[in-house]
Amino acid sequence: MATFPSANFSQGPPGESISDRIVAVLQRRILAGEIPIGAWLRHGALAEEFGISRTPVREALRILNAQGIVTIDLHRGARVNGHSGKDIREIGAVRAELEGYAAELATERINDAQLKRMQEAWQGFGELIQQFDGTEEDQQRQAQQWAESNHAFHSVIVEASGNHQLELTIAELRRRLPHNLSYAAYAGNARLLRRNLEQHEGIAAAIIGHNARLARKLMTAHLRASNEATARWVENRGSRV
Amino acid sequence: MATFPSANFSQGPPGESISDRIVAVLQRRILAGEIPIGAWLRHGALAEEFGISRTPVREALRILNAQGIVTIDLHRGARVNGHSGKDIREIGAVRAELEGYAAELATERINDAQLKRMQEAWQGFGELIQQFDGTEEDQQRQAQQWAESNHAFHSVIVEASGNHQLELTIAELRRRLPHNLSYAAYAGNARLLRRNLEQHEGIAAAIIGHNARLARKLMTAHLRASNEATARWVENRGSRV
DNA sequence: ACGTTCATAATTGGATGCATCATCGTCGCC
DNA sequence: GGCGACGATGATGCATCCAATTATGAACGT
Repeated sequence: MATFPSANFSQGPPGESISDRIVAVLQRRILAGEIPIGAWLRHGALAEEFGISRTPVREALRILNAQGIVTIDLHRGARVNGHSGKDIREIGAVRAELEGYAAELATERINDAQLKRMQEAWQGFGELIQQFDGTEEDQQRQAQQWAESNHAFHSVIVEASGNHQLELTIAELRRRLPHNLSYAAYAGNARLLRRNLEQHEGIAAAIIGHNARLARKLMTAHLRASNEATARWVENRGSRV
Repeated sequence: MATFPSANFSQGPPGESISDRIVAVLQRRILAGEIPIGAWLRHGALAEEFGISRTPVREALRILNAQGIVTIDLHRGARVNGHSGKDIREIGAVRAELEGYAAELATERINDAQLKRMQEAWQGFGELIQQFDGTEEDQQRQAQQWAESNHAFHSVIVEASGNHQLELTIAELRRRLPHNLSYAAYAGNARLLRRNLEQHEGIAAAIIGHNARLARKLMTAHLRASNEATARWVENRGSRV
């Protein structure tokens, strides 16, 4: 592990402060699972790693705290939040409602470019699933690709809703849960993946067919099912904190 | 305007940092409209007012920025965000969906104490509206009371949904819009207020009657209408920024 | 052996200092 | 008179410093 500055963090794109960049880096690491749940985030260590002082690190941790990603105990420090099955179900329920609503809006408002991206996303996913086997590493890599494809599919629909505040709110919800949770739950489970693909197909068909009500219904059901699988996986694996 | 420390901010309830308290104070002031849209929030001035250093003020402003309440321009400072009619419609649409969902859940889960609070809220509102007239100041005061009563009604339903993450998300949305907007739109408009009361009655009746689907539908419609009135008011009064 | 006490180290919270950037008025020049 | 360079001024962003709090661990007594 590098203790010297891992990159030049004291200069970057203009209009962006150092703490903004620290926030982005830590968000990514936590969401990716590089920093495990319950880990302490020390001012000193992070400052040293990035070659900066503790001040912007402190600000970054405050922001992550406001976003619900870490918890700050006064005079003790910041640690990465874990999530119980209950938390995951609650966040997922909210997300299911909002993305369902987004699908409804998107059905009316989606444009050709977005339609194309949507279809590419779930078709890429379909090709991926065809060749679903191989070694453990293959499965890990495929799960990663699945996560990206999945994200692309959902993102384009949310974007196509045309409601920017809705987009922000959903992004906020996504940020509360580490991604590796959901795709870890799916990795190596061909049945779940196939069901997922079928649901995406149904949603895409509803949107293309201009059936807004159906699109909403399917999207909500899809996310509820997907989320329930994740919540169960967390509860069984006992990796909650 | 006091330039000396307005209160003893260097000590307070344990478990809470100074910046947390600054965040709370500024949130309240901005939501109440004490600090107008577009106003600059200066480190030095705030630090002096609260009798603290600039460091916790900076952290507070960064948190408000993350919450979408202020915008920080690098090397220029933080200013209070304004909202266009479009923003208000978008936020309101999201809120209408989520509170509709909350009403649906609440219908199944609300307990007796919460039911009582809910009824008190809209009944208090009803009494208020009976005597709706008087001088301009009276109307202002009544609008203020209406805002509180309104907030109590919605809060108890959201709380009764039993989904804490949903509660957090709705609180987040509420924080994005200054309250004075919505009740300024209603102040002095007896017709709007009466319609509001009727809608609350309908929602309460649906919840009491255990009709979850209806409760949801009415709540969503209620918030959409209410929000549209606010958006129109903002657009006509031209107090957007 | 085990719990308690006290001193020490580690870490955070907040204050202060300093370099950088944006703004604004003035001066000089065309 | 108008326009651009330039320096003063004020504010921010970050680094550094100090105080307050918590964790750690050894010494001690039971």
